[in-house]
Amino acid sequence: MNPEVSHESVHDSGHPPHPTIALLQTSSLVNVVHGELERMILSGRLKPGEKLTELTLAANLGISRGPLREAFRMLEEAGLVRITKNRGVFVRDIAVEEAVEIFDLRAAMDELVGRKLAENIKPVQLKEIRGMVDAMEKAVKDKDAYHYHLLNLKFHDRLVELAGNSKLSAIYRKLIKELSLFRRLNLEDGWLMPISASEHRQIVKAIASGDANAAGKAMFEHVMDSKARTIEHNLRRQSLIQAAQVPGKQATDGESASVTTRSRRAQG
Amino acid sequence: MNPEVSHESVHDSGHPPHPTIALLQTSSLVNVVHGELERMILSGRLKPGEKLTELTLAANLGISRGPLREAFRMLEEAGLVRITKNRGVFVRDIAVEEAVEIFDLRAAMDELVGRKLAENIKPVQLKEIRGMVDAMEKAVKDKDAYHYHLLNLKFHDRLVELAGNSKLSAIYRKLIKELSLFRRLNLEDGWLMPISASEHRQIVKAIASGDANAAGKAMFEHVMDSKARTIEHNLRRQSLIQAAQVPGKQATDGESASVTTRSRRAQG
DNA sequence: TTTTTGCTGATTGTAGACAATCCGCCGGCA
DNA sequence: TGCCGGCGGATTGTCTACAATCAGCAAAAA
Repeated sequence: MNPEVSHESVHDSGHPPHPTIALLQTSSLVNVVHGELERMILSGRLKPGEKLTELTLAANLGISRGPLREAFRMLEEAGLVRITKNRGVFVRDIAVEEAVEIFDLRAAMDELVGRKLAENIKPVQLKEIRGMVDAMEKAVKDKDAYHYHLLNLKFHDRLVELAGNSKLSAIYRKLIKELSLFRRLNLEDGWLMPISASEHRQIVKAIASGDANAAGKAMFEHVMDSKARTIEHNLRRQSLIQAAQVPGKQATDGESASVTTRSRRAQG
Repeated sequence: MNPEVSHESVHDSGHPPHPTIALLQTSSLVNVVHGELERMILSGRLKPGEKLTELTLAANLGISRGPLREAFRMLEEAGLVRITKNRGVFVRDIAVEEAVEIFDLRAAMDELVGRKLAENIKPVQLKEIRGMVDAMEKAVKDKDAYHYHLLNLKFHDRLVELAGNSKLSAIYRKLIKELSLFRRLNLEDGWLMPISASEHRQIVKAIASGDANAAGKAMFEHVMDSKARTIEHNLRRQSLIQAAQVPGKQATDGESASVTTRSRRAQG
């Protein structure tokens, strides 16, 4: 009769069960589907603006519409899809203005991160992020832009995590996910070759020095620079597209069936 | 055939229809229920830790479990409830540590807000927020702590809004909502009499002066002070509770039926 | 008395069915 | 030719039914 304390501490006595069992205990179809859809969206397999038809998706995933709809609601709240009543679910498309807003926010958050790290970081952690910067510089030498991109994501994510504010981490990750919907960003046609590599070195240096102001400023400006580069890159690409509008491209998109078949393969 | 542009600009030609009709067009049961539950949670009618039984709630709201579950998923993603598989949905309870994290985040965001406002605010807007500060000082004179509390919420919300970053506004509001679950905060047993009133005047002054650094700092420290006051207040209340643990209180809580009957009235 | 084991009612997870709405097409008409 | 109104297929919104799981109790065993 006291619902506030009657849970917890019932099942978690001693060893956690088999990992598979634990998975079944914690995740329902909704969770699995939510994760799967998120992956498909972030990987670009589901493109911004694309419609997600319930019946089709449910059939491909081998589930009924109920759990799928619940997953949709979660994705909507996370800003990854847009739901319009009686019309359906669409992968969200981020406009330039919104991308700018997100960058500004990120800058402020990262400034906070820089400050906190300068004050609190431990030697082991410092060594860890130095290693990441090394790896990034190696990727630059190898001209492996995609690998650099991944390392860059991980670097910033780790920095935020090390700041020790889990709420901050959660929101930061959400912003990154949304930002990846800024459609021209994660298309396969080549990543920005990193002009920003040296800035990372400088960030780490500022953090290591313990100067909160310097570290905060380094982080802030790094993100703002990144914003400028991204927006500019985007504008250039967009004008290219508008100029060269080839009508009879490949026949892979436009029909939702393509998504259909691909997602089927992804499941099996 | 081109799902990316085939929507929008179809129905929104000219006058928006009757407000009631517009409501029916945009909001489904899920939206309504989501809003209603959010209101119930934020108002404290549903208390942190309380269990939300699907069948009961659905019956009270006069709907089936499907839309209710979808609303639950949205609330979960928003951080207002916690869903445990096979066990149910509970109003989330915010621990002190998490509240601290949220305050820290808020401080950083508000600093950004202060900066932006100092740089961009218009005379009309300045006048508006001055009016809000006046109203708050009046509430202080009247010793109307609750009214002051509402004004304070509105003041900060408006400041964030005026900063002109909608993403920032959205996240800020989400944080405020979550923070209100910090349970000892919004109990009826009396609000903190505002020690912070003068700080608002100072914030506005800094913004008006156009000094971004000063405005940012004023905002930041105001939030941090608020955090200190809130945490301290919480600790004091908690120790009081622990000391005086009266067992045979009123009989209004513990049984979800109370929630039940009230929500029925709320709907009709 | 204490612990364990099997049952029972209650609640959640998932699926399928029906109703409501929308989009596109076609024929009528100016 | 171009616009308007109604029909049909497709899709979403909601509800109901069934299966799976859990919490609590009671009886049996130690």
